[in-house]
Amino acid sequence: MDPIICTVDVVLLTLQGESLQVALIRREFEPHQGELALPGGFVRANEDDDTRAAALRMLRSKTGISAPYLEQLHTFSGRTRDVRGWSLSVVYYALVPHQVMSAEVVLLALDQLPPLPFDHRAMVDLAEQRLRSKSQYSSLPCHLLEQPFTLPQLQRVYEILLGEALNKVSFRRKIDEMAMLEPVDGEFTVGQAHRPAQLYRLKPAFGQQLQLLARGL
Amino acid sequence: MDPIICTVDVVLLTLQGESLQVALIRREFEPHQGELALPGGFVRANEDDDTRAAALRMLRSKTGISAPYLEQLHTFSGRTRDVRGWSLSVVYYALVPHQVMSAEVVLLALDQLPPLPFDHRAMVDLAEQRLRSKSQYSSLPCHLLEQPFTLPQLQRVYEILLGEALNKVSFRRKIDEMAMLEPVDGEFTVGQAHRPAQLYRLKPAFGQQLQLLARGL
DNA sequence: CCAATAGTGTCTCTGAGACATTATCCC
DNA sequence: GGGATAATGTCTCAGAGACACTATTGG
Repeated sequence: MDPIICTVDVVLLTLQGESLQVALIRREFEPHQGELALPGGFVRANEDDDTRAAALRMLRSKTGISAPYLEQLHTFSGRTRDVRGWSLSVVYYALVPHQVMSAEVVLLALDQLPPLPFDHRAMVDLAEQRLRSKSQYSSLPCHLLEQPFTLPQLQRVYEILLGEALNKVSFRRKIDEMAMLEPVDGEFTVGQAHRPAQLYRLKPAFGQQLQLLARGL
Repeated sequence: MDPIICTVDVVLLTLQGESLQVALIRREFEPHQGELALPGGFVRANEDDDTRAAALRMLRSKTGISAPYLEQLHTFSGRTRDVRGWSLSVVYYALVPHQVMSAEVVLLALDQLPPLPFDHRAMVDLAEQRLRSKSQYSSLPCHLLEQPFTLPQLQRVYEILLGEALNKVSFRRKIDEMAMLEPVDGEFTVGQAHRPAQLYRLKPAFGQQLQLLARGL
C-alpha cells in the first residue's frame, strides 16, 4: 500500500475595513515554491498531539499568531490534488482581529485572489461560506474584533458578513439573547463628536465556545 | 518522520420505529477483534479516488449498502486513539431508510450502546448531534424514509429527531417552502380505515443536495 | 445650541401556532 | 352513518422591524 501524504492547511481570515481577507504566505519548497498559498504543512507524528495541534503549530511558525479562534473545516483528499501522490489535508479555519495580523503574511481580499496552488481556492471558498453561514445564527463574528468592542462596531461586522443592513433594535435583542457579552467600564470616547458607546468583552466562557441562536440573526 | 495511519469510519444511521439506531459490525482483525465497531478501514491509495470513495467502499463491502445519503462529519486524530500509533480517521455519516439495512450489521439504539473501541463513541455522538441539529432547518431527515412517503410520516420523523411535537400547518408550510418534494400519483391506502394520504418523492435534484430553511424548522 | 451617533421605548405587521372545518377512506 | 386520519382555511398572538424619541459627546 502506497503511503498517504498527511497535511494540515489553515484558512486564516480577518476583516480589514469592509473586506474579508485571507492570509497567504510564500511557499518555501517545491512544489509551487515561491507562490502564494495557505499556511500549512506535513503533520508531524513526533511533534503534534493531533491535527488541531498541527494547525496551531503551522499558524505560530508561519504567521506568528498564537491564540486565534480555530475550528476544523473539512478534509480534502485525493489522488490528483498534489503531484507528489495520494494526499489528504485536514483544513482548519481561524479568525483574528486584523490588529494582531503579522507582517509575515500577505493579506488579500477574498474577491481578488490570484490562482492558488493545489485546491487551496476551494478551501478558501468553503471557509468563507462557513463563516457567512454561521454569522446568521451564532456569535462567531465576535472573533474578528479586538476586545473590547462596541455594539455598533459588532453590528457593522455582522452587516459586512451577511451583506445586508440590520435592524438596530432587533440586533441588540439577539445579542442580548446570546448572553455572551459583558460591559466593560470605560467608554469609546477617543474625542469623537458624539455620544460614546459602551464597551463590551466576551464572557470568559466564550473563548472557543460559540453561542447559537434558536431562530437566527 | 513516523508514518501516519489513515483510516475512514462511517456512522450509518437509521430510524427503526421510534428510535435512532446505528449500524455496527464485528471487527475482523486486531486490535479489538470480534468487538462491535463502526464500519471502517484503511484508506487504499491504489483503490480509492478520495476519502468519500473510501467511505462508500467500506459501506458496500461491510454492509452491502450502495447509495446512501453520505456526508463528511469530522476528522479525528491523535497519538493515543489507536494503539498502533499516530492515526487519523476521516469520519462520514450516512442515512438510510431501515428497509434497506442489511442483515450483515448489528443495529443498536443510540441510547443503548455498549462501550465501543477507539473513539467510535465520540463519532456516534457527533453524528447524532449533527443529524438532530440539521433537522431543525434542512431536508436531511427525508433520507431516513424510503420513497415515496407521506407528509404525516415525514412529520413523525422530524418529531422524533427534534424530540417535540410539531404543528401540522406550520410543518407543511415549511416543507412547501423547501420546494424539494413532488406528489406521486397513487395513494397511501393499504386498506386503512381513514382517508389516504398523498405520496411524495424527492425531486431528482435533491439526491445529495440538502435544502435549507431561512428561519428554521 | 447644533451635529452626530448611542441607546431605548413603542407601534405595527408578518408569520408561526391553535383551532376548526372539510375530505376521504373502511367498517 | 360513524370513526379515523388527511388536508386546509382562519383566527390569534408573539416576535421582528420601523420609527421616533431621549442621551451624551465635541465643536
